[in-house]
Amino acid sequence: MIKMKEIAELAGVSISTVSNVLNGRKNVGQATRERVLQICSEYGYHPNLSGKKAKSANSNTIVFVFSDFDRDFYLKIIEGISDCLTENGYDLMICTNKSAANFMRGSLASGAIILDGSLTDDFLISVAKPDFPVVLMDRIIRNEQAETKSVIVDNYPVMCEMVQGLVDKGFKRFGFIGGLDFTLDNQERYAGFTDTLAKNNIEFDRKYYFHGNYREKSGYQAAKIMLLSNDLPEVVVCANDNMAIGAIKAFEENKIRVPDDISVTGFDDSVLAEMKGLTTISIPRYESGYLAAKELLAMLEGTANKEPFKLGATIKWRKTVK
Amino acid sequence: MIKMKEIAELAGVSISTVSNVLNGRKNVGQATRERVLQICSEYGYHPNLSGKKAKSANSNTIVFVFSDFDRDFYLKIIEGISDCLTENGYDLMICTNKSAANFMRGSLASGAIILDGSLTDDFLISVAKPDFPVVLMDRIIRNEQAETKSVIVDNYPVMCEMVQGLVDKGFKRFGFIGGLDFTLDNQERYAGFTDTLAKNNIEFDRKYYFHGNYREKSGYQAAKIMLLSNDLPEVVVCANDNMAIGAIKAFEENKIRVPDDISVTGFDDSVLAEMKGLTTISIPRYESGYLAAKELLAMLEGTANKEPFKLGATIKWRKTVK
DNA sequence: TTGTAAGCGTTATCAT
DNA sequence: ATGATAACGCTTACAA
Repeated sequence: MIKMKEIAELAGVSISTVSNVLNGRKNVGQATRERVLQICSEYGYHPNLSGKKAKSANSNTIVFVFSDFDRDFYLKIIEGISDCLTENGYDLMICTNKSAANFMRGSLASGAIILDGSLTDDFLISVAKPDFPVVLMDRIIRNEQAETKSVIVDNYPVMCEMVQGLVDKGFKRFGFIGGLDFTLDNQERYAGFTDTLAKNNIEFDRKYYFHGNYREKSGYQAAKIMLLSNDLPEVVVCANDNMAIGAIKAFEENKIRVPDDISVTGFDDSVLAEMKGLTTISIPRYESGYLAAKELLAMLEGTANKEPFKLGATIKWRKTVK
Repeated sequence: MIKMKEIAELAGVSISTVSNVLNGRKNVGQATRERVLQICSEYGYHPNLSGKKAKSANSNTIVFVFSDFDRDFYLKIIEGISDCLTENGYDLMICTNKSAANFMRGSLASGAIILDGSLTDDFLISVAKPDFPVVLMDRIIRNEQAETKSVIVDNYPVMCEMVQGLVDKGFKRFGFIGGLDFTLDNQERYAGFTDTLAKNNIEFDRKYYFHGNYREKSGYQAAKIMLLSNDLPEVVVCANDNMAIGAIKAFEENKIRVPDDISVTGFDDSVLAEMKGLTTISIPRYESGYLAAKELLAMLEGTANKEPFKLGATIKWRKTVK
């Protein structure tokens, strides 16, 4: 690893001249500039980022934290983030929750985008400062001190719309398989569900609420439990696709046909949902990543409000609903 | 961001004492140690990694580079890498090809794992030095100077085994949809295919080789072309699942039933393959990531040979083969 | 246009 | 047991 000092010696100039050349400052003679550049490429010089950052806290790198390896749409989100950052001259560095604290606190990056439930609110509040803004995806932290901004799916209205659609189709007996109770997503989705039923004077007995954890298996198990009772609902609304797919599997194993005997809906529009023909709600993943990055850059420039940004979603009616 | 200097002042000790406490050195009095630790947690001190690295080039972080956002098995590989590194006290930092040069050359990391076709051999050779070893996944670079090690799927024997299986089932007229010609994977898979046919005295007319690029669409198009001729093969062996799925789609659109009229096989065992009941070859993803990380750590310790590490794969006979 | 020197937040050596 | 002090590789006033 050749360093600036050696380049300077080879070029017969001072270290600061090399630095000036490399940073494109104009106070360098044409001849010197070319000579330095020539030597740099000849010897394969590349700046040591640690040295750089040690001095000018301005790192131009953003960290993205995730950790649930089961959600296949991470890649699309990352692609959106990556594109936006690249367009703006920033580097993206991705890590899992395990290294998050190190990278977020070590001043290697200038901001972070979080799509992870395992980092605590307290931790996030402690790192999200004006000089290290944080964008939260699918999550909201209400704290005046913390420099956070949320980018979330606007679950409520689209869930209302879908449930209203189901009501209009004539469904009366509903079941609901929920995700993790404490997540914002689940709360809003469930609220849209119950509110719409209430509005239509359809009673929802809480015994038809089944607790899941967003994984396929939990949907499968919820459906298994449902099957034990003698009165299945006419339609099961699930808080995400994975659970819907699990539920369908359980029904089919028990000779309950979807949608003939029971209808099922999901949320997310994952690859599998499309494949299975699952009625669900489609979220703009790439766009959400792009937007999250854009908001973060705005925060870095001080031009951003802290109101949650709500992403619209759209219903995909497919064949799992009669 | 409070720094060591301020902690030192608050504790009424010198900066070096704080450093000693933080790095668990034993040359510090019990009372001092406790006082310093207390103040650190009280003021939320966290070391600045740039400062750290500026001094002691030993970073304990590994970078993983990928960039094809269409391959759904990245996450499993990352999980494997992440687990191995975490167990060994390393941090994982993931990036796409766009930032790869920065992170690999900036001395932020001590080694890299590459799963990306867009980084050139030349680039990789230029960074892979004894003090910055590189593990390549699904790719081999033969260069004595470069400190690289490959972790690859042992395509050949398993492909032979599968094709032999097909021959044993009585298939005689084969088609092959290849991936990108220059990739090692494609070359080995195709070699296993032709060699096995030759061994069984089955002639393979090169006109039944179709060029694809590993994407679903290219498989679809290859099948479309096949359909134009009047003699379809009895079985189409594809270099990966995506293309196999595309081909199946094309066949079904043209009322050619799989497997009744034509059999199809893939390679990878992706989520979709399982879903579609595609006969394919399963690669141990999590394990391959774990192993790649393990090999990298071994290189870092100087205990590793440079022979490619070959991962075994297994056939999954499913319903797309008659 | 170019160079000198101070400083970034750490670690490590060597006195004390 | 503790503290000066140099050093890491770079940037940036400021001086020449």
